[in-house]
Amino acid sequence: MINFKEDEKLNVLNHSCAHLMAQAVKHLYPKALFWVGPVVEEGFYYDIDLGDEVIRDEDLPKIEKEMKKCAKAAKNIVRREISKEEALEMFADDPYKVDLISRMDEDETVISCYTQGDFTDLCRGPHVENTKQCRYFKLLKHSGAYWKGDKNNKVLQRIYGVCLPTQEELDAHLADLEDAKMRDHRKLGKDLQMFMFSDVVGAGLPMWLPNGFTVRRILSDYIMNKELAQGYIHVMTPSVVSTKLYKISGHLAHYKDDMFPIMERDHDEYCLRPMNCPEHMVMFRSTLHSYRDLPVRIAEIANDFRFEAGGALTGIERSRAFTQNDSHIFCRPDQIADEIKGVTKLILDVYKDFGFENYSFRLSLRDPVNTEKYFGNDELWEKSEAELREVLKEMGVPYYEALGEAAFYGPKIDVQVRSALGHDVTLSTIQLDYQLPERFELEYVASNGEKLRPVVIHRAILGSLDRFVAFLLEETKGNFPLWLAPKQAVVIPIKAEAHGEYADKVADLLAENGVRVSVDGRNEKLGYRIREAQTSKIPLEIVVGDGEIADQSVTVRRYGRKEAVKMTLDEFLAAVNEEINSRSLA
RNA sequence: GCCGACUUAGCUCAAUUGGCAGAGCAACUGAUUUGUAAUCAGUAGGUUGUAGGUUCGAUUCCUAUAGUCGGCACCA
Repeated sequence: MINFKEDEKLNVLNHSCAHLMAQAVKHLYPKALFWVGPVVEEGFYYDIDLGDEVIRDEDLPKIEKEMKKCAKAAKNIVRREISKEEALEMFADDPYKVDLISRMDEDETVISCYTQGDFTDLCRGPHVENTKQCRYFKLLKHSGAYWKGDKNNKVLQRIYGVCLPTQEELDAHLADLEDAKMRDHRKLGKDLQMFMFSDVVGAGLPMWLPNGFTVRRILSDYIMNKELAQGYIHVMTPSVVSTKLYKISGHLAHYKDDMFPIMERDHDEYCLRPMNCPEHMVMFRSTLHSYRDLPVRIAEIANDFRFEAGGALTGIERSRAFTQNDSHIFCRPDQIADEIKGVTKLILDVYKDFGFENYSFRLSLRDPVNTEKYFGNDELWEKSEAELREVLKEMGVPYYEALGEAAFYGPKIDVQVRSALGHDVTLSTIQLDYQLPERFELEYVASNGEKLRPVVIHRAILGSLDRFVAFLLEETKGNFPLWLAPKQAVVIPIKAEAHGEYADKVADLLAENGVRVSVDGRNEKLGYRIREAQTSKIPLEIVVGDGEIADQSVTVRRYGRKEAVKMTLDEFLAAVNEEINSRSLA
């Protein structure tokens, strides 16, 4: 997928196209006032104040038509440099421009603006020379967007578009966007019968169908085994808890509005847990811990519930009921670095197993200008931010830093991936927390008998199983590697009567080896049954007929391949077992 | 939650300006017994998301509501 922001030429072209759009909008809506029109990875957008008017779907073609006219007019795009005073005077009746100009640095004395025909806009540039260069564009979508990203501000009209140098490139890009929609986990999940939603069950509450549940089961077995090998212990805690717990943890004050409503009974308050950290704190506190026993790594495949805003729900990528692959590591301060390293290694190890390559580590830090919304003291924050940064540096893991992305109780290392639809989502996370140990008064006994406070590291490797399956669906296009496929093999007898018995034998043999297999002995032509197996993305299609019975063999066709391979039953079983046990990605 | 759009058979989609709701696939029945992506014929399938309203008449127009989609905001 093209990154319009990174590509220098496309960046200039799209920025110019944003101006072209603004010019067209000004022609159609003379009262329009313009905020900012930047280039983003997907193309360009412009935020516009249209007074009481709003953009509707049918308005985009009209604006496009006017843009074509403006482009055809072939006006030169002329740069002019003016002083701050001149700029303020020039845009005196435009409160948005005045806001922009007055916040510019005093020493930035040179302010530039660009003029094309009857339209002038404040802009740093650069731009293409002539409007006719912006001929091949498409307006993609529109929406409301809060001014300055603040929900208390007015909603501006935002229009998104893309511009490319030629019609061919534009067509190709639009086709790519269509292809991406085919990889949407919601479409694949429905087609492959992985999960479903129902409005009588509730928005954002997924129901896992047999195929989807099989994948989840295998994933949770997989990750728990990985964790066991790393010294984790697994527990289970209830999904409904007293609100006392979240009063102690401080979560209630922070996240009440994002939780399901509180339940009251017998003068007590309960809630559906939005996370399970506090329960693990209570569990740790229930026994006395020696410094020798640390770290204690408590892990849980835990169902959590968060009342996500309606507009945020996105299939199983963001739902209201989800399952975390969660753990809390209780350790001594001198163990922090090693523990974070261990988790980071586990993340890299797991990503390698799944063949993920497009991910990036993000060091999520506090917003330095808005520190009052975070718990704790500055010293502790700086210390823990430095600790996380140090580990990443020491391990040589490439990462970038993001201000304002920290949790309210501490900084994080997040692993970000991009979904088929371009959403930047967190898969794995590591969070350093000095707050919860304090709030729950956790202790361990030091070598001199003194009681000291441990540190907690929150971590999730697969993140939530739900989001992980969503990402897997999009990465694999629903074509799961053999070890993960909901149904791994289908045996197709050419004639049910003549070959059904042998087909059953092959299927039984596979099933005894733990392979998820069924027999398709329906009275349909072979081509029909092969087609259905292919569209269901079943990795192994095994055809048996007279020839196979004669030499006790199978003819196997892989999903997505044209050719079929004949081999003995023994060879086939050995190959299948090897492929599954090695979790091969082939 | 905010701005906009959408919701028709199990699925994917049709239905002139308001005038008898259709098709393909799937399902079911029968024939066909098949060597690698759709054998043929027939049958059944709907209070057009829900609740109101306008109208002689509403899938179509209006209001409310739910869900979904695209963004925005949010994301422990």
